[in-house]
Amino acid sequence: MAMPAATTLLAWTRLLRAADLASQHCAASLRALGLPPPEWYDVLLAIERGGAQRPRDLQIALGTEQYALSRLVDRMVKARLLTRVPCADDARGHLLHLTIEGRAMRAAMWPVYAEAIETALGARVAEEDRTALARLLAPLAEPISA
Amino acid sequence: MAMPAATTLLAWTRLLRAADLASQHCAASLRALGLPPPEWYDVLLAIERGGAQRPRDLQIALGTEQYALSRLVDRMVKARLLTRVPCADDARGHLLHLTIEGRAMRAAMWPVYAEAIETALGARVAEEDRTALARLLAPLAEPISA
DNA sequence: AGCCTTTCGATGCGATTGCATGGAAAAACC
DNA sequence: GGTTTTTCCATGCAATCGCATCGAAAGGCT
Repeated sequence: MAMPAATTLLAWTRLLRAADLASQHCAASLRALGLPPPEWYDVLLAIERGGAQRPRDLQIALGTEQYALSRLVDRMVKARLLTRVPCADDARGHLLHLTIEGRAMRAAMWPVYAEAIETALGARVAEEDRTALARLLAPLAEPISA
Repeated sequence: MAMPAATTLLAWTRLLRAADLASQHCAASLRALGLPPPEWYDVLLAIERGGAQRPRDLQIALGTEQYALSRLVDRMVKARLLTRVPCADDARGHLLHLTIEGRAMRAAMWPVYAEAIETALGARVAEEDRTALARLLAPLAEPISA
């Protein structure tokens, strides 16, 4: 295998490092206030926006592994943020609904989450650079070998 | 807390998704051939390039948590890729040396690692876009709140 | 209908992570 | 030189992850 181009290696290392720093910062911000980790927010938001959904749909939307989501939901149900409701037209699955507390938790997390995003990304890259960044990252945010 | 700008949110989600897909792909490629995960490669490369180093130096260079590196080194020593050599001028620490097998392992991993990088990034973004991407990511790859 | 394949979701188990802490040597301070 | 603070690295413990696999229901096919 030939060496990837220098620009590829540079972009690779910075991409991974940047994402790691960003997500670490976000997780740390939430944790510092005793709030759940970012994945919880993503689940809560997806359901609040899209309505009750099946685990499979969330799994695809969020890009998580099947077993990871299954257990994440377990924890969130245990925390009373979500409920599993048997699915009428498919006895294998169920619909995930937000509870009142789930809705409240999402609202409580948002300011912290938003602040973290702003600190980690918004405040560090100019508006037009963020636009360019989003455009350049678009193909990479699609499943590989598609 | 105000809502971050739309461009910030878009860049945020794509950044995290892109990095996740890329690192997953890389880890999966190595695993499929029975090779160790990417972090092992990074450690092996850092030592091969920089010579024997102390855990602390690697920790900074690689951006890992202290305990994570400590245990990673444990595993690599157990796998006979690294040796811990007492440090002459500082009895607290030690120097990490590559073994012959460590050197061989890095060489064995490289083609697979390189191929994965190329597939996940090189082949999906044009040369000039990779350059732009690396430039835009530069500030984000620096520790936050610096 | 009866069988085969696919999809949905959960889970056992071993490996890894993250937090907090511990212990020991070095550095700084007085 | 003795004391306090800081740095370096390891580790106990609980939580989480990742892989593989399983059970059950759907869907397809003949």
